[in-house]
Amino acid sequence: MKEFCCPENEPPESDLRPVEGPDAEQELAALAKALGHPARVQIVRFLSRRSTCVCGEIVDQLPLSQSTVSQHLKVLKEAEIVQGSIDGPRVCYCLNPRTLRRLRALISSL
Amino acid sequence: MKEFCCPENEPPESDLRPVEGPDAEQELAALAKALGHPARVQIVRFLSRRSTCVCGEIVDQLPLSQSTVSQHLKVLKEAEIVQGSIDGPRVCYCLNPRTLRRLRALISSL
DNA sequence: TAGCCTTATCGTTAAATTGCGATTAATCTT
DNA sequence: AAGATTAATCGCAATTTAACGATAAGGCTA
Repeated sequence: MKEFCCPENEPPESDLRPVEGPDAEQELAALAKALGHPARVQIVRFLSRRSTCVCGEIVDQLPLSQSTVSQHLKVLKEAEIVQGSIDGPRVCYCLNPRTLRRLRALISSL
Repeated sequence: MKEFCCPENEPPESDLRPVEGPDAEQELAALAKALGHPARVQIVRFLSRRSTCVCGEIVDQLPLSQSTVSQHLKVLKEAEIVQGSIDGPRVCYCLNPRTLRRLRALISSL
């Protein structure tokens, strides 16, 4: 199982962006919107449980068609909540810890 | 300015609900969806800055019509992120600290 | 190379969301 | 009681989202 897409053991670099102001509000709205669907929360939780690359198995976890899951993954990727890297014919997905830290910071400041 | 709708100085009661599992995922998705719009994040931030009841002024803060803002407030109320109480002809809004704590807990566990 | 496996994309349909003006409802003021 | 003020609701149009099957694209494997 390749893990090159999972920066799990890197030390967290500091994030100097402000947690308030128009940009931060826009950012929080976009992240929340991406998480605002049960299937996408389930995907994130599944990746969180594994804490490693996951290739393929995501479709099996959800009562949705492959194309629908792919769409949800696209939404999460565009929000940079999830990152995927190609591994032969498969794609490995994992969480983007930087974005999750950012999300926690934005939510905490509410 | 009445403040009976703002339980700001109450000690936080403990929340024993689990942060994982299907119910928690549903809950997080619903909360995230409610926050998944820039106008609604702006409303929450505005209420957060004030940390007290705000009667009416919310419409003035946003470049949206009164009816649209009222709709967004309804979404936030249904998600229990915001609570409103009637004060004569006005309605006082404030954040629901219990829900915000819950949201932070759910996000933190991702 | 020919098929097989995995994932993304396309096209479509149904449903939900967003935004507004107009209206209603409730309360206050005079 | 009459009018003014505030906020919710209604009705509508435009846009976006969600879901699916079908198809395409890319890389293995025999």
